[in-house]
Amino acid sequence: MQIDVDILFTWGAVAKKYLKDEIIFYEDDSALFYYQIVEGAVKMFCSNEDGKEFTQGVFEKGCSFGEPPLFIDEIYPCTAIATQDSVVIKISKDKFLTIIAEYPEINKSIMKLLALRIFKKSLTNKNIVNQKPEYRIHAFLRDYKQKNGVSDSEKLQIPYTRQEIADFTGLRVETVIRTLSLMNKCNKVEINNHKLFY
Amino acid sequence: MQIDVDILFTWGAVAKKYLKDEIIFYEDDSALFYYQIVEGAVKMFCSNEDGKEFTQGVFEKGCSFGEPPLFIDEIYPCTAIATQDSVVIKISKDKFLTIIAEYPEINKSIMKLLALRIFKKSLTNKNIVNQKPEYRIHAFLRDYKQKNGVSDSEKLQIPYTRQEIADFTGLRVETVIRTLSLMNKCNKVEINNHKLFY
DNA sequence: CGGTTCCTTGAGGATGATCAACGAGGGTGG
DNA sequence: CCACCCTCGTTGATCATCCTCAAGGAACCG
Repeated sequence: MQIDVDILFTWGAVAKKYLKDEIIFYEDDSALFYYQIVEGAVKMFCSNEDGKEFTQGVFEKGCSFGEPPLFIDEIYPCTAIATQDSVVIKISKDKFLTIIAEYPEINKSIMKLLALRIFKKSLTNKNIVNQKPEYRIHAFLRDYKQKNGVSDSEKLQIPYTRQEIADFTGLRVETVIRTLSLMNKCNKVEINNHKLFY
Repeated sequence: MQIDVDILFTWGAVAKKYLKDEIIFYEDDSALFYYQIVEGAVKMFCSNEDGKEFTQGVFEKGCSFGEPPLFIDEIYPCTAIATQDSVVIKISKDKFLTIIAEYPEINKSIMKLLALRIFKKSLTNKNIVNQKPEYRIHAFLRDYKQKNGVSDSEKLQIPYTRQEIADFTGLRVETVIRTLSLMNKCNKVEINNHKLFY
């Protein structure tokens, strides 16, 4: 949970509903609000000229997203879209910055959040540059599992489609499918009835 | 300039010399100190199993580096190496966190710094996923130019070797060379006597 | 000069992308 | 219950391109 919802509302935040597939903000928009998810899920992604999509992150209930540009007067580097019907709290940049200045605990947690994001993005960079598909997929799965606090030994079903995994790893669907098949043969993943376990 | 040097020393920081090519910390070390460069330059990079290197960032006089893991009790995702003879100020993690809590202005500037790093890394991710070499190199050059506050119209000599550009972009030297030649033909860069201008 | 580092070129091979087609499952409406 | 549609998964063939390996040339420095 990023910022206590009561505090947000006290400072004038409003909750807004977004339907599945509705855009919350576009790449290159200027950043005017702090967003925090009450219900639902949001994906941030950017697409390049040939329409290929890259998923920069997914966010769920309790998470905030799109904060960095607020601090540096920058435009959004990616688009944010609701991947389910969602409720999102918005509060203006100024109020958000004020809250951070007023509440040391919140300040600290935002700092931690940003630090974690950098850490994760460093890893992502590293994994993507290593162009081997298996390596990229492995890193993605490991990260997903860890994010959900599941120990290495337990098997976990991965709730993403092959296309989604492709968008996370910067590969193509077919490559993901073929690589997963190979990984299945080597027992690096488990595929049952098209469902993927790791 | 990140944190005022006097403040750092007041809180017990020490300056340390590193010779060119000396390692400051290794990937997977735990993060115990805040580092800020007084003189010289530092590169952060990670390498994968086949020895290929990826440069996560370069830092110069006045810059700090390796802060994110301090906030989240994480190990370093990359190795830091002095690329020239350098002088670096070190201060313990605890003292650093105390300073941040004590000086709101410093707190703010660190927050901005982290936000900027995320922003940059998002762009890097995006550019690397777009696997076309020309695109990656272009993004790298644009970023370098912008970092140095040079307007789009001015030509700037790029002080990196082809190998270094390769390490920044996750490509191979030969690919960088061939791509730069092509870009030269289309006047997207200028090559004079092996020197690169953009 | 002699050595080192960096740049350059060519040939060949590996591999991920692309294109095209089909299969499988799930939901909906008649 | 069946027919249809839509999304997702899968497979094969072909292509484009970046990597790899090998060699040589250019610049720079003591």
